[in-house]
Amino acid sequence: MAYTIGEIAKRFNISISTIRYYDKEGLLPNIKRENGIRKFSEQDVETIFIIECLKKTNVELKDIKRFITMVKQGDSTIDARLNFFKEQKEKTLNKIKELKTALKMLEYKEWYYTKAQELGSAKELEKNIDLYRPKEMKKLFDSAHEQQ
Amino acid sequence: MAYTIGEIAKRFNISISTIRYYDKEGLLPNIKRENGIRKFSEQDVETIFIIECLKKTNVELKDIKRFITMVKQGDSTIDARLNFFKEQKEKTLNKIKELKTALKMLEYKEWYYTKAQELGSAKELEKNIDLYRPKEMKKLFDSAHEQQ
DNA sequence: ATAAACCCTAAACCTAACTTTAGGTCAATA
DNA sequence: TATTGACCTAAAGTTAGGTTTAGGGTTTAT
Repeated sequence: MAYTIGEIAKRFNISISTIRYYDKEGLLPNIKRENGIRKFSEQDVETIFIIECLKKTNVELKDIKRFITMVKQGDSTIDARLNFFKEQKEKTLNKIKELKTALKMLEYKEWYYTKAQELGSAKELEKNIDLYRPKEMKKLFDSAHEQQ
Repeated sequence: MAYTIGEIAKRFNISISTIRYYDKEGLLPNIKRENGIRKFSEQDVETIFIIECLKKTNVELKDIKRFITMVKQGDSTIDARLNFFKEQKEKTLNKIKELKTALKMLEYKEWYYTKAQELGSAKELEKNIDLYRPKEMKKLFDSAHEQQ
């Protein structure tokens, strides 16, 4: 089972040129060639899967490369790889927390503009905000502003 | 109560040049000046707070600017602003889901390298992965791979 | 009165992560 | 046989979101 670059691009919904760029940057070592044409193995597919996962958690390509390089180096880097993932997990948990805080503001704004729409005026709403705003919306507003 | 650019920079933990850049890009309209020096009002602080929130949810500056411009245009844009926040809320919920999926992979890798560390070898672990891997880790691995 | 600590602008520079361009190979189809 | 469609490379171009540089103006402490 060997895949072409076009098949991989479709499967992961990334462009062919992006895959070639990753290859050039050293994120995809070991890729076999037949007459100069890349043939991706199941192992390569798993590597790309991990790259995509890490990209979603905002890891920079140079850090992804650092990890890929460690894999090639073998067992001497197991500790460092474990730390890499522990760190990445912490960062991701923090990012989720951050997004949940931002979400509070978005939900508040949704309430705000729904009410403004009802009244036909944002100024009118602003003028008597305490009159129109239920307690739980005041709380939402305040908690969105709490964290710095 | 008017703040200087330096005070704002400290409060939001962003650089002075970034604030000037936002101003230049039109994200901070209405800022008063005294002898050419910017004086930030409470309203300006709230605008910067919203910009920071939106940045955390990965909104591009040009879209933040679109919103800021709508605020200036007044009540005729209330519907559009409501839609903007509804959309942003959906995107943020999706991003949280995406991060939670990525987290499964990170947690799996943490288990994986902890075990590899124990055995002193990743190859050894790989060779008999089913022997070493508890059911719930197999599940975690599979569910991380499910979504595309 | 001079140096430190603020503030200002315009314009050049930088980095990450791609994308586009220009030119070429090879295999299959009309 | 010629054209279509996949693949290839090297190198230049692009975009977002800043940062740095160079030059200059106040105010305040020593």
